[in-house]
Amino acid sequence: MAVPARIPRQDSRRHLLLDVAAALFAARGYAATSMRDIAKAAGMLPGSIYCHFPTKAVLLRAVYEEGVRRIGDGVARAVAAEAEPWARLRAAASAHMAAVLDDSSYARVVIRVLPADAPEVAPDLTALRDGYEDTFRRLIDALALPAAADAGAFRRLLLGALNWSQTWYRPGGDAPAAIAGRFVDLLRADLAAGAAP
Amino acid sequence: MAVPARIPRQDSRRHLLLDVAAALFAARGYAATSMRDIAKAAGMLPGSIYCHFPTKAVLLRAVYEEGVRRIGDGVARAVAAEAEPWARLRAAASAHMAAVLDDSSYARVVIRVLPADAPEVAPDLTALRDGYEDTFRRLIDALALPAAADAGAFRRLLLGALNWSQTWYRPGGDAPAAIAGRFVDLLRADLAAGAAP
DNA sequence: CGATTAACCTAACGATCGTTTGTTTTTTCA
DNA sequence: TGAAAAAACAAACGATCGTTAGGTTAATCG
Repeated sequence: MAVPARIPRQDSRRHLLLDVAAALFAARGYAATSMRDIAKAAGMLPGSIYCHFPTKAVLLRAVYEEGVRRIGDGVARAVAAEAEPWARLRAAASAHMAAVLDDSSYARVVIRVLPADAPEVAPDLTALRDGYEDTFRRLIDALALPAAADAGAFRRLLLGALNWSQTWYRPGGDAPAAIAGRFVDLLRADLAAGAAP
Repeated sequence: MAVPARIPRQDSRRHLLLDVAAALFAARGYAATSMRDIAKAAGMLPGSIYCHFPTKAVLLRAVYEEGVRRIGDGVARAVAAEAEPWARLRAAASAHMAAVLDDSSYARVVIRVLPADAPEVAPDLTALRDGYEDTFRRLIDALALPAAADAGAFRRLLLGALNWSQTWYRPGGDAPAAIAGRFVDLLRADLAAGAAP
């Protein structure tokens, strides 16, 4: 390969922009956050954002990518510490919930902002989400569920409950990781006992 | 009481406004739907909406009220046809999911639009949601779950999974009611077998 | 039928939106 | 150090936002 082309001189402001955009998108939603809000929170003028991102939708996509990466990293780290399939799923669910409720605004944006909110990048956002969900698909396949159980329904049940927590969760009660663990436990004894009528 | 005060002469347009607002809020979200969009879809001019609703937020609240009412009615009707507690919960989950995915835009708005999206009426929207969730609280209390099971976690697990379905569901696959029934079944055998380690 | 009033239209207010253009400042690198 | 380029500022573009004021139409009721 030729020369590394070009290294950005200093991307601290770009990182700052991503941080404040993530915080605002997570708190107010995509449409309700203006470029001026983001600029003000970053201590720059609205037009300056366009030195780093060509459009608001592309900025959202960058936040989304970072959010999916952070959730995925947290889950991968938690899963690596466990060997037994149910323990791995439990660890993954706890890490997912901690990421979405505790860790960073980036992760919250992935849950709060729907792909349809930014039509220009909707396919990108959907692909990012789907790619991450494959992690859970593999974890659930490893459980060797009874044949009567629908692995797809199981995955959507668990992930839906985890993601929806953003709607009702308020800090101060049980820790997110504990709530997620309880969710997995509620699903666990169940399947060992055989399918429904 | 005195005279019935005043009866609106003809509320067909008001109903029409609610219908198109529900459809647009459900499809694009609250912030991304403008009063001009709603007016155009209803065949009137933007200013005319204010003959029926003083602000956009109050219009959203009216849609929300109707949405909660519709979901609640569907669930109540489904529950009344069953006697056994698990069958009643299953019927309720199926009716909830059908309302949210099939029946009307009103129900979809209740799931899609967060109270925080309209700060002026956020407490009202939250109260409407919470009031409806009491229905599920009672249904789950009637199950007589094992002491080790957390009824609150159970409710949030199930309702979260049902509501999040709006994110991934696409028409053409299994019917919403069937998906919801499968969710309840996944939770059912479980609890009969006792709690997790 | 005539008076009342809600429903709707017409037209626009001021604010804010995402974005652009042109210039100036700051950083990088030879 | 001096040239090149990225980053940020300054100022505004046209479009759209929620909402309002005032006039017109149409339905209601004594």
